[in-house]
Amino acid sequence: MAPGVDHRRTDTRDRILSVALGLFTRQGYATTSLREIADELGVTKAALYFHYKTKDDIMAGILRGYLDGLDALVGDDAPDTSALAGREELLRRFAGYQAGWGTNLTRLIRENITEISNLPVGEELRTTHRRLLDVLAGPDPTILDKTRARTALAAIQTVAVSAEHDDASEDELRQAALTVGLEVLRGGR
Amino acid sequence: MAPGVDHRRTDTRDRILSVALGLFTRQGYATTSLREIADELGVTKAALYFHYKTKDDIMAGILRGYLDGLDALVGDDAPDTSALAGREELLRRFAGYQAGWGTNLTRLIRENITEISNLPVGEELRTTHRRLLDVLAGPDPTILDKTRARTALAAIQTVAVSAEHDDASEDELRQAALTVGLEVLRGGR
DNA sequence: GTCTATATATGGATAGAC
DNA sequence: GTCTATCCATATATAGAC
Repeated sequence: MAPGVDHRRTDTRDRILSVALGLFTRQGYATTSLREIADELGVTKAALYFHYKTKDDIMAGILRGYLDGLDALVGDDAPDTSALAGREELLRRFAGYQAGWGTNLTRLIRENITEISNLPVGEELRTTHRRLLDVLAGPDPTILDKTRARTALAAIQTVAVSAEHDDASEDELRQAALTVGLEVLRGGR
Repeated sequence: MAPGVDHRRTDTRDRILSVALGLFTRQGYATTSLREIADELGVTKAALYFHYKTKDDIMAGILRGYLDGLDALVGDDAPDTSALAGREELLRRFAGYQAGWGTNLTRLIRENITEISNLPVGEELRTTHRRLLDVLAGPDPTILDKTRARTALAAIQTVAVSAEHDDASEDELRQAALTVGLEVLRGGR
């Protein structure tokens, strides 16, 4: 990077997403007003509109990066999921990926899925999530296999809730969630 | 019941809850307006206010019955959950209870938990849910035990989502969900 | 019990100055 | 890039007639 550049300069554009993520998660997307976001950021509503065209665009901006990474997870570099070991590896990667994005994002999606579904990015999310589910269920899955895949993902996501209510460290919770997720995936075997 | 009473007379009061449950689930609580509820019911907004004091009261009305039953589930008649068999039985009862209320209610709670938390009934729900979690985790639970309890409940609730996306019958899905839930509860044992 | 009409607040979004 | 001021739509809720 060139000398003389102020590295501490954090784009307002990114700070908006960060503040919005917190508020959307705590209060809900529909309930959170742009005024609240602006206030917490120390600017006015009008300033937000310079960076994002609509409120929906802010939500889309939050989900964009997460979704692209998730797409990559089930993309070409994905492990061979025809065998159980490959599916276990995919679940491990998913757990790591979720950890990287933090619990807020998991809760944001889960607790605002109705509103997200109405956005263009919501359709993408649905598609990618379904693919993840399909590969985790393995080839020619029974209803039981599909339920196990769904539950394995749910196990990983328990962290987003337990992190707030339990006294254990987030790291321990993630470890436990992955263990249970893998147990589920293996099923009766 | 006394003769001459019109048994077909379904109280508007109850029909409001039924219509509201559908709309709140499909569109989200915050996004659904009282006008939409009134329209689908064939009355005006003002009529709703004769039966319920506020919009929040409608939501509370929906949750009331569900919550009382859930309370009973973990109340005095609950099985002895100090042994695994008792906890398995409790999970079976929970699964049956959820089935009785239908998938909409599960989704309503899950996807509007942020807004529900702000209501008085939300605090009750939290408390009861926590008790359910505690008894399912068994005595002196490890982090792993707690995670298994959480995941077992999540397994049961997968039906609310899969019923919309999978092609299997709801009955088959509930059967599978219970099987997986029990597997999770048993854990490594 | 349900209606019409309205009070009142707040939301998202835009125009135009600086 | 951020501000002040404002437009406009829609929301919850109430008053009072029928």
